[in-house]
Amino acid sequence: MRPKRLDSKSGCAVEVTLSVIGGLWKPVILFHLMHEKKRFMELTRLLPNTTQRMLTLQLRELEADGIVARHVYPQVPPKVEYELTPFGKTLAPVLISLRQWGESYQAQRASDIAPIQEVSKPTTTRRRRTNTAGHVA
Amino acid sequence: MRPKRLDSKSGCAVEVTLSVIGGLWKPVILFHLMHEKKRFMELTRLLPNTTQRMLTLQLRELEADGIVARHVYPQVPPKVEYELTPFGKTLAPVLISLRQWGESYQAQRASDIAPIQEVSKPTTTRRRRTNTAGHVA
DNA sequence: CAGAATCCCGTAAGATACTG
DNA sequence: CAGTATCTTACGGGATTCTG
Repeated sequence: MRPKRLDSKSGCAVEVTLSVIGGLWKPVILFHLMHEKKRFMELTRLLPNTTQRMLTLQLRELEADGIVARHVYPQVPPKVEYELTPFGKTLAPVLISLRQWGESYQAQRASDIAPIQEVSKPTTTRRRRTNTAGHVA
Repeated sequence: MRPKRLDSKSGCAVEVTLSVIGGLWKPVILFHLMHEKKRFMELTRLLPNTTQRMLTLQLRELEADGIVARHVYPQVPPKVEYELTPFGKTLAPVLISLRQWGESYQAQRASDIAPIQEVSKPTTTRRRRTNTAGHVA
């Protein structure tokens, strides 16, 4: 998805937003943090298909983007909590918008008897986003 | 980006939308097609930093997702036009939402004197999304 | 003009092990 | 518990060439 790294050229600020929320696990992370703060281990459980590494990386990016705040409690055992910043919370309507369209897309997909599948068939086998291997959550 | 391939698990339809519009060039393509239909060569000119290959691939995916329609005029030289389907046009508010937040993000970024940069410094050198190499449009 | 076919490469991301 | 460190692999994407 990923969306890869984008910059703000092409005169379209859409890409900027996508570069922030478009990470592979970020939508899900944000989705969970939207409701309440979570600590690291909770997130790993909420995203069983990712690795700690990925989770850390994505959280660090979100932190660097000013979306989430990271609170370290100097305890033993350590405790770290992540929560949305006020600015991060301004993403809510965007996420909701995305979510709604996603649902309408699913409805649309469910209703048609897959007539669109065979349009202008390519030579390479068309992989729909029905993933088999579970590298995705 | 990319966004990569996502499926609809994790109970979050946001990913579905991102899997549709999250392609590396899709936002820009959609942005241009939002206004009017374009033919292939026009799009290559509008996206100077991509290749025909990428453009074709992205367009094919959008087509398979029912977002764009592909009209082939059996002429010589050939002529192919792409336009949004009615369903594709329902993406407009989503794109606008994304665009607006992207702008507010840029404003936010511009206003702070980069104090967020050094939070919880990692060992690996933090690469911000300030791309140097121009594989991005 | 609108692609398809090939070749090639960098990096995102998975798996695993280790640590304060 | 909350991460790093390291290795490895897959595949997204670039460049180039060929064709109806």
